[in-house]
Amino acid sequence: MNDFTSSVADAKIPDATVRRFSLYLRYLEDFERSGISSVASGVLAERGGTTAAQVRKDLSFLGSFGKRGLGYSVKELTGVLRDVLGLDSVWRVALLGAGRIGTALFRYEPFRARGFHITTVIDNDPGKVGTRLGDVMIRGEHELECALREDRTDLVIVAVPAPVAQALVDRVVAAGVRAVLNYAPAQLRLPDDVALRNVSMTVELESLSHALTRLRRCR
Amino acid sequence: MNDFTSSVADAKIPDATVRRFSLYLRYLEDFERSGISSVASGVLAERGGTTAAQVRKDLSFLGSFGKRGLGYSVKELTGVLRDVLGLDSVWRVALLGAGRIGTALFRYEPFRARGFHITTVIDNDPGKVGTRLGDVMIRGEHELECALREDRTDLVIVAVPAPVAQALVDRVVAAGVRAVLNYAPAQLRLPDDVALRNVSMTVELESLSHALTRLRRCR
DNA sequence: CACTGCTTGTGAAATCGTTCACAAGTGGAA
DNA sequence: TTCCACTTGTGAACGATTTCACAAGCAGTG
Repeated sequence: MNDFTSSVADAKIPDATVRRFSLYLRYLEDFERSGISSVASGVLAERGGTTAAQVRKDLSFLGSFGKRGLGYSVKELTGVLRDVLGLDSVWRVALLGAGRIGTALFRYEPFRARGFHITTVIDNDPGKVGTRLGDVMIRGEHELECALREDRTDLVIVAVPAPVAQALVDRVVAAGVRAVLNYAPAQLRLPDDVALRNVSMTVELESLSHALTRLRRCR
Repeated sequence: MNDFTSSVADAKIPDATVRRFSLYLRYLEDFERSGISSVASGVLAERGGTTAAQVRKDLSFLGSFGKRGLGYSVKELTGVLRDVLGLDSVWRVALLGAGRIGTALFRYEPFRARGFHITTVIDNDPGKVGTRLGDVMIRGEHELECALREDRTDLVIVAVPAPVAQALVDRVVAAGVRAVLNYAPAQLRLPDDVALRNVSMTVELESLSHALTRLRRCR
């Protein structure tokens, strides 16, 4: 762990920790903008809704470069987190589905700001194919493989209806893409060496609804 | 646990389990449509990407009403899950922010189908106030409390820029709302008796980016 | 230097969630 | 009835994550 050769840890980092890294980074960027140069675990914890011990444990996966008595250098920590999250590369993203969700995702600026460039948009509606979404031409489903290769796509965002999703993703994987962000309400099956994250619009809402119901019943 | 008085468990159910309930319910509704009347844990597991033991353990939080040798009644299980997830009530939802994300969420049909009715839309852009989003009139920020009360809002979806979010949510909580679904990239502070779920568009993407980086470095 | 106040890094303990393994229940067939 | 194939429900083992507790390190002061 006390690896001084490079900034990035090689060991497996728990998923929960990686997700918190995203949050920490957000706060650190705020701090950087405010001109704060150093930050203690307790401060980050308060901002992120966890505990100081949690923050320190998380950061310890990256090596130990905090200064005892002082905290962490905002600048250094920002750099390390960007590095470990892979935010220094530009990732080439293909968006499958230019419906409501797809369009909203396409227009969501923070993606681009973080280095995720949507260079391909695919939709199977003939009325949409050939039109533009922002600066990207919408291409038909049959051009999928071709488009992925041409644009050297790293990552695919799935925003098509559930029934179509699996078939499309199979083709995407066959074309060599190794990361999928799935917004379709379907459980996708993929090989182990492909990274998958599911985002379900309804799951969070329903978990809230469950919490509300419990609150109601208690009083 | 072996509570035969009613269908709903009173004990605290792990959050991870509740989220899986949403998924199980989705699959069960598929099965129901296909006319399948009974389902074994293994089948649900395969569909949902977990294990049979996990499914049974999850469902055991709701009591035990599977039939050994047969599995679970699709109809009964659907009912129990809908009940525990609170999907039999209609929830009155207010949407804060009618920007890109807000609009996409408003138009997302599965919400309505699940009993989440967006009855209030608030935005502080004077150009939007007074116009309609679907069948709902967009109201100004100053009308917030008034609107929440009039519409007897149960739940609020926050889709405003991060800097505004906390102040708005404070008012929402003061007005008596007990559940918040937050799409703003900000960590909200709320009292303990208010349920909060954060959805971050970038966190999942960044966790994928991390995974991709790791994959890259390994070969 | 010694002392003080503050903060990290980290083993160890505690907590939480998942998987295992198997007794017990079910329906159907003989 | 007995046997068989199947499946649930659940204690116990396991594994992962979070929290605790504290030694060790740093900067500033006298």
